[in-house]
Amino acid sequence: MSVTIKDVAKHANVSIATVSRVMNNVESVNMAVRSRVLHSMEELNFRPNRMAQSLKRNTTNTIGVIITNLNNPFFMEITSEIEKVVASAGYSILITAVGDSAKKEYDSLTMMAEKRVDGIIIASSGNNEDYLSELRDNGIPVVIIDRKSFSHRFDSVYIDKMKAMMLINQYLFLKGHQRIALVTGAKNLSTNFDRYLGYIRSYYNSGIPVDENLVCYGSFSEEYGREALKNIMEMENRPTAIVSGSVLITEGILKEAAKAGIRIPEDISLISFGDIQMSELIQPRLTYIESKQGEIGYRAAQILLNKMKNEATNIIESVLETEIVEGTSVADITTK
Amino acid sequence: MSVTIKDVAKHANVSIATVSRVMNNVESVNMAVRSRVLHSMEELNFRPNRMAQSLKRNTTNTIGVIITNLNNPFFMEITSEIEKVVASAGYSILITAVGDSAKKEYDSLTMMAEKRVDGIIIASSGNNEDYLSELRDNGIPVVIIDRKSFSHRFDSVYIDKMKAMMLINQYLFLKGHQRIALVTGAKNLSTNFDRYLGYIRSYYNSGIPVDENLVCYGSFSEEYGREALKNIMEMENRPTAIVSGSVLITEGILKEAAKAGIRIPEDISLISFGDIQMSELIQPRLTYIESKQGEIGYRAAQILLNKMKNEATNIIESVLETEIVEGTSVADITTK
DNA sequence: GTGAAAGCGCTAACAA
DNA sequence: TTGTTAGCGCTTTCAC
Repeated sequence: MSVTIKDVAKHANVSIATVSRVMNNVESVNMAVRSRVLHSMEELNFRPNRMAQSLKRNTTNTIGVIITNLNNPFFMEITSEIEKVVASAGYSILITAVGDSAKKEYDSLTMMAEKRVDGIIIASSGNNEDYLSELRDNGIPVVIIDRKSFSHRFDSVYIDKMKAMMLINQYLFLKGHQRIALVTGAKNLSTNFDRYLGYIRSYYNSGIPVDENLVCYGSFSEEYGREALKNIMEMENRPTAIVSGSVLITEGILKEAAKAGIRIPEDISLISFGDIQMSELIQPRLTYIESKQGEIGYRAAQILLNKMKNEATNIIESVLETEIVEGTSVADITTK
Repeated sequence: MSVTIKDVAKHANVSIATVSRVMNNVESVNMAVRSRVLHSMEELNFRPNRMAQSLKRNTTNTIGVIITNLNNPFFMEITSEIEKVVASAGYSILITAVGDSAKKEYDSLTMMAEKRVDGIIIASSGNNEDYLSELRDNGIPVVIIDRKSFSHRFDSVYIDKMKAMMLINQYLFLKGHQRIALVTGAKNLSTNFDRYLGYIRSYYNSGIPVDENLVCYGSFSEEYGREALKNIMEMENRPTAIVSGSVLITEGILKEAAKAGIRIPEDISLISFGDIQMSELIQPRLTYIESKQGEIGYRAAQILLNKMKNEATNIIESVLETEIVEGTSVADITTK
């Protein structure tokens, strides 16, 4: 089919070992021979077969990235950052988007294991931790992003959602809000459980009575944001503020509000995990807590590169600090 | 290292050929034997080595995707769509972002050729067409997206930028605009040359005098959009409308306008190739011509899958039709 | 129905 | 410095 070192060897009148040596810039190959071989490669248009090389070397120079959705600015930015970092280290990336299907995630992991990726960066459900741990034990470094793992300890980089949620609620309490709705993704995602914990805990700490019915689980999507806002506006004893667990949800809420003539923050306040796209052009200016996509991607890639290089055995949990960025989407309703 | 068919064979007391047969669901393997082998695989936690398989089969079940920038909604959506389509056909995707570096693009192509991807989808500079053509001749199907190729004929899917540009100018002429600035990306991108051609041609057709100084080349970025707007506002004999060649540029223009207090469309009109993010929340409502990311990705993936399956030899150029979607960012300045 | 064996394109001892 | 050779893990004839 395509040209191999054998062809090159014949053409240059050397052994395949020599060809291999020059293509790997190895040690002592006679200068004249080397240039003869290089010339033959050129002439024959030789392209090394990395599959064969990988088979021998047991390394593929590719890393796997598993996210839920490429069509989400948060993951897109993470991915973009990962790509930049690993590309400059000579790795390419194999990417899959698995939605919120644990099955797809599992299959993706299997595929990557079978294709023998050198490492995996994964943001996702948390439903395949045993499998992930098994893969790691089999020698594939794994970095988890965007959430911490409970059942096992993994290298990971994320924002402490519980802490962030507490910061948010404290902020809202200060502004006079007591009935606060939390609108977030699937209940079985650990990251949403963390938000829930932070929610409960901040109420507990402040002594304000909590109403767990105000915690709404759905999915990280615009549609759910729209739907949730509708539901909330129809509640009797309606909350005065909404905390959105994701940018997509926030965008849905804002769009629905615009459509339905609901004023933010006059009718209801809004604060979000992560800033929306084009926010500087949108009224009200969103109040949000930073989500740090860029840094998550960057660090995850760095950690993975290190693991793949050394056999560094200590586990790194990189927990990023975040702050609230004040806009105008939260009303101050203290009665003063 | 990891467990191989050899280990499984030993464990199940069969030959490696038999193991291979059961893992490939091949023909006639005695039921009892088959289940014994399956059991051994399970027990030993066997994971087929796809590198080895690929080496034999000369196919990798992975396709390469080369784009300029993952951090661009346009390409992100294309990629997302491609991923969905090919994933369901059993392929995984190897992705690289090459910015506007022809060199990086070349290296990316080389990497993909060496890793023996089964096909390539590429959106990019147009500076490596000879190389692309060579790869195709070597048996790697190639689909070009977002632009047509001049030097060679490739399978491709794109919007006819010249035609789109003509539609836009005609629309603007109707609204009374005669001095129209075109703000777009790098001059050496064929897609920008096409815009230029459409620009010129629409003027020619209508008999309105053209001023080529109003064609501004830069890069597909927010920064350039901001900069271009500043420059334009300082022109003597300022144009009455701006055509933006990319969503990122449009976003830059809008942000700069907001910052500098330039009103659109009162001070200057704006029309764009592609809609911005969150447009339904932004005033003025942008007037744009559809850019059809989703469909581009979808079709490109379909075409590639077909090429990889059959040896279908005819070349498909899929040129998508687009329309202008009217918002409120273009003023009617006819004097009636 | 099953096994032996050659070979995919490369690497890495080991010899020379 | 260079060549010979034995694999890496799999597929696939060809016998039996």
